This record gives sequence, C-alpha cells and structure tokens, in this order.
Amino acid sequence: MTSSPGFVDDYLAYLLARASHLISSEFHAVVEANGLSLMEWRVMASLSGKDSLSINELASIVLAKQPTVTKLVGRMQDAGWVKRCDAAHDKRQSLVSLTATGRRKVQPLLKQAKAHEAQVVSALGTEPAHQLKLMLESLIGAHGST
Amino acid sequence: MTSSPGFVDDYLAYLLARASHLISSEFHAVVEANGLSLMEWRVMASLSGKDSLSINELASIVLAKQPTVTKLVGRMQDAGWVKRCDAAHDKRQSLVSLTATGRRKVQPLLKQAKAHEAQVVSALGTEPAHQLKLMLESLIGAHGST
DNA sequence: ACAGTTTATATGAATTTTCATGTAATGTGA
DNA sequence: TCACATTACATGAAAATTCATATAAACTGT
Repeated sequence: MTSSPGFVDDYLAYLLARASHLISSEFHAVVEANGLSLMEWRVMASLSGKDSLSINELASIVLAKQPTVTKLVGRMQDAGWVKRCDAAHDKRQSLVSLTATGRRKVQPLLKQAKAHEAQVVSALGTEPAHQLKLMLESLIGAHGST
Repeated sequence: MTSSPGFVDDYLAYLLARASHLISSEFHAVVEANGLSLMEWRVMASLSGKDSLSINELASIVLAKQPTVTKLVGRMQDAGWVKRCDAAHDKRQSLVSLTATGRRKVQPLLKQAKAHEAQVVSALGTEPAHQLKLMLESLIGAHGST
C-alpha cells in the first residue's frame, strides 16, 4: 500500500530502482531460505560461470565497492564456499573461485533463479519481457562501458 | 572492462540491478556535489512532492527498512533539512516534512534530476525510453505494489 | 635499470544498516 | 469495556559498508 511517491511518478532512475528492488526482494526470500545473503548469492552466481574472478572484477559485477567485496569474500572463505589464490601473471590480484562445497550450495539456487525469471517473464509477457531486456542492455551499453 | 558476468548475461533481475545502479551512480555525483547522500536525496525528493510522509511511507518509497529511515531522518533533522510532528489522528505516526532550509537545499537538485533524466532519455531515444518506462511500471504494478 | 606513476588489494576507524526487541497507540471481538 | 492482536515507531547491540589510507606489484619513460 501507499506507493506512488511523487518525486518519481515518471522518473526513470526511480522506476529502475523500484523494479530492481521489487524483483530482487522476491528472490531474496529464496536466497535466504538457502542460507545466503543477496550479496553472497551474487558472488557465487557470478563465480559459477567463470573459473575465477579477481576482487575488482567481482566488485564491478556485484555492484559493490572493493573493500566491501574483500571482506565479503573473506567471510565466504571462512564459510568454505570460495577459495582464493594469487594470480600467476599479476601477483597483486587475488583470484576467487568456488569450492566444491560452494558449487553444491549454489546449484539449486541457479535453478530456482531461472524458475523465478521464467515466472516474471511470463507474467510480463514473453515479447514485452524480451523488449525490456533489450532496452536495459541498451541503457547499460550506452552508459558506463563496464 | 570485464562485464558479461555469466550468471546474468540474460538475467532480468541483474539487468535491472545493473541499469539502476548505473543511472543512480551517474546522478550520485551531482547529489554529493550538493552535500547529500543518495538516501538523503531520495527522502527529500519524496517529501518535496507531498506535504508530509510517515516513517513507514518513506521507508516504502525510498526502498529502505524502517529502522534505517528512522535514523536517517533523525540525522536529517539534526541537519535542519526536515522536521517531524505527531499525526493528529494516529499518535503512533511520526510525520516527516521538509523545512524551508530543506526545500532550498533540494530545489536545485530537482532541476538537475530532470536534466539528467532528459539526457538519459534522449540518449536512449524518446520513444524507446517511453516504452521502457511503461514496462517498468507494468512490472512494478504486476508484482507487489499498491 | 631507475624513479615516478598507476593498479590491485588490504585494513582500521568511522559511519550506516540491520536484527531483535521494546513501547505505546490503535483496532477487534465478545 | 476488557483482554488480545496489530500497527507504528524507537532503540541498543551486532553486522556490514564505506572512507581514507597503506602496501606491494606492475607499468612508464628515460
């Protein structure tokens, strides 16, 4: 109840923030049911694709700052979900990757994420959802390259 | 560089989060140049429309939790930007409104926000941007809102 | 190879957010 | 009207984030 701010009835930045918050919140419940925070989920989902990612790459992907990610990864390492190793070619970098435990932990969530996505897409209509994605990608591409 | 996470190349929740973060970040610079944080800006922009809003209404609008908003508003009150009064009909509610100082503070930002919006919209194309907004509104409307 | 610069990450202190819970006002049903 | 549940907000302790800065490794031009 009680939405329709006023500073934003038609303010793109707010519509984006609200839509993002709404969709993320829905899935947040699933994430927490699996014993993860939203940020932990983002990190593990990001890592489940690649072999490993540096701290800065992770920060850029999960939309957090470097010190935040350093400490987040530290906690996840303590939990046994990720491991780190020094990069071969650049000893400054710390490469983060999933452990076997982490992979097992994130796997069901990846499926549930797809299911949630499918639900959202079908509620919106397949074609409109496709158009929405294209425009978001266009928006992202047009602005900050990275 | 280094985008295209992998867990998200086509994941709507992530595209939304990324687009939102990107657009907000751009304007964040302007907000900070005016001596406000992003959350302070959201609160003041929300209040600049209405006469006053309760703590819970504000929390819902600025996408934060109630204790966060309680303390945020407390700080903004100390800064002299907002004031509070008890609601007439429900003495539990604490109604927040802008002070004259707050209004002066937020006014230039409202204009800059419109300018930023116009820039984003024109970069995206007026008609695509309009479609994007319609779909975001549809997405927001379809899920939890009201 | 060397000084200066930039890049990648770590870290401590300060700030902010969150969780759990407390309190007071309101609503509800018998 | 009297319990009982609910709602709105506050608050203290714990957790997370952020800022400023430190450190060390790579890059740059000479």
